[in-house]
Amino acid sequence: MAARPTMKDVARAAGVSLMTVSRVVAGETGVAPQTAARVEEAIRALGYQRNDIARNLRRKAQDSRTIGLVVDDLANPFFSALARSVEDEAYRRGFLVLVGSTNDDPRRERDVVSAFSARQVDGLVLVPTGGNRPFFRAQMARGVKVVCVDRPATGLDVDCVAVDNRAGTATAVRHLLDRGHSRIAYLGDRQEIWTQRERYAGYEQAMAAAGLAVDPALVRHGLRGVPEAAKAIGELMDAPNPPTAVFSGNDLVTLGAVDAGASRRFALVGFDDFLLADKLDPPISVVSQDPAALGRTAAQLLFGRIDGDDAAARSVVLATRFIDRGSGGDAVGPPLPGGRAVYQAAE
Amino acid sequence: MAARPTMKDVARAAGVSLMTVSRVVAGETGVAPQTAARVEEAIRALGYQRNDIARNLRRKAQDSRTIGLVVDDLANPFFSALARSVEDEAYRRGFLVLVGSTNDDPRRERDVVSAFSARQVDGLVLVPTGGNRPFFRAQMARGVKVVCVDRPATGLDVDCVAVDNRAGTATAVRHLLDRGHSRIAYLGDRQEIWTQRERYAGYEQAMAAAGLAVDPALVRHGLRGVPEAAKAIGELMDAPNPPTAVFSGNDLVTLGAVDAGASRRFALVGFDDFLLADKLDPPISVVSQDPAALGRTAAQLLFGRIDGDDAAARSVVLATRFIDRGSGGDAVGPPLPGGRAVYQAAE
DNA sequence: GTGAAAGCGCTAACAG
DNA sequence: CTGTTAGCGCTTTCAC
Repeated sequence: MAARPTMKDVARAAGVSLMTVSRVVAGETGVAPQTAARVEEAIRALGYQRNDIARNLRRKAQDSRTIGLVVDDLANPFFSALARSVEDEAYRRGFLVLVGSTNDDPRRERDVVSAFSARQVDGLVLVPTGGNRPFFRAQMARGVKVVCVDRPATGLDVDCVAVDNRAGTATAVRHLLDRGHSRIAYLGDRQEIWTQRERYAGYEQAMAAAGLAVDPALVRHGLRGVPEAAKAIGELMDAPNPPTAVFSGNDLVTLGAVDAGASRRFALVGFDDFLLADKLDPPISVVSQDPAALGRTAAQLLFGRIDGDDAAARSVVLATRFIDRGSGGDAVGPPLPGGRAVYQAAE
Repeated sequence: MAARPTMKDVARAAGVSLMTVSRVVAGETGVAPQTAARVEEAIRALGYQRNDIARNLRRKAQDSRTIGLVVDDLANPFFSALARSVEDEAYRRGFLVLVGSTNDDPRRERDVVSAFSARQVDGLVLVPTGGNRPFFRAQMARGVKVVCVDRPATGLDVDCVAVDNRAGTATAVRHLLDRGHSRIAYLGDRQEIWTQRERYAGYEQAMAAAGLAVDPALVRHGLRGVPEAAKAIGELMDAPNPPTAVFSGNDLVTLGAVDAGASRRFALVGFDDFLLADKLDPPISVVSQDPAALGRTAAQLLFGRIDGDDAAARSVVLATRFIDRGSGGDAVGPPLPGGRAVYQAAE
């Protein structure tokens, strides 16, 4: 309840001028040890703590030493791992991190970024929704540095850190093709999300390279969350001519497929690794990426920009890794060695 | 690169006084529509955005509309789910959230909270490490509201939201006892963490109630992370007189046990539910708590305090739920119905 | 070494 | 309806 004491209060208590207190608090040299001691004493007695907000208002280098981190959903393990590594990089440099989730809603994204910007953030690590391009351009014109991560903001001239979603997906689909599958379903999240478009493109590309047409009946976009994905898989599998294999476009969709797979059998490969994927029966093969590395790299780029790096926008592509755990199944033939009950094609 | 335009710039551009711009920006009534329009136009032309930091410095209600959220590890799904719900509550009220992870290190906790406080946060949602009590008392004296979540800060007179760890654990251990186990191991994280002490107390209590002595050889504390936990389990099981059942004190330890369980058989019940626990073989029984509810409740309490609620400190205890999925095994007897390979006692 | 004055960008409290 | 003055808590600049 007590009002926070100010430098003025400390100055009065120590019997010196406000300016002397400022110097002591800022750790400047040129204050007599005795005076400094008196000031320190008053600071302790009053419980004074510097107001960094007022400080930054007046300082020449008008930086707030705060960055904003805007992700789709902080509760999603992928984004929280990314967030943690951004936070670590910021902590190392004495920066603070404001966080916000967008839920992939451009309106909320705008709200959040507006508020961050009004708080004078020095920069933004952004997992962009589809919209708000002109708005971001305006922010950048005002001096806010922006780095995109996970997805680029097309049409915005900023640094971006992401993985090669297309190639990663093509590899995974090729893995299914190599095991004899030809009716391969694609299930993904909303196509408005760049990663989802890229992954679908990778799927199309791998199918085309194998001389196979994509059957539109086997493609489902717009799956938000596990239950929706599970339901979609169920419908696909219950339809007349079901797929023998499924490629899932993100971790949540994969989990939905695992859910649906308990009562049905099909080969499954998904984008994004997840905890316990190796402990399932069968263990799930995935295209894995490293969210912590994405966050770390994005933060490093951002701090470089804040420190004055004004080279042309960079695009960093991190590697994906295909992890074959066996759930790719075989379209025809006996169960996998080891006798495990694989999500295996029925025909 | 361009300096951010200020109200002064807008005033000049619109040919009005600074005060008129202030009124328009604040959305106050009592400005002639024509004048307002001229100002709006200037704002648009210059890309002006209000500096909320300068604003808060002068406003009567000296609130920054920012709270700090301090957790053990933002990358941990438990804390990230909690964080998301805190953020949602803040967003609804137009508050911003600064985040920081402590890694359970009091020094980092202090660093982070200091920096938050210097930024004039109105309040703190805190998953406290063991230390820094006097420091927090000083913060509160300065008017920073504090609410603890997941763990209380003993000796600090603040609101706290947590679950009944002791009772939840006792229930789980009783479940193992009921199924005939008597050599039940306890594996947990560092005892400096309140939840871990409580859970161990629940274990002791349930054992004592069953008239069983705790065998110190079956107790391991201080397990940080999955690999350490897996290693500890391995050692326990390879020792002369191994346990037939394991209680694990948090999600990471449970995952370590699952890892170790692939090559060994023992009953297992853990604190904290986790994704895919129901999809493992056997499905893992757990004491579950709701991190989102913890975060939401803590945030609501905090905003109540910020809004002036000065009632005595409240302690909210949320329910845990024991979810029996079968991994409790039977100390003696046939595999569980359904023929699943249960982590079952060997003897 | 120390202090007085000015001002960062904004709003409160008054005038007109 | 609009403008002037003062000042939030601090740092800059320039005196002494």
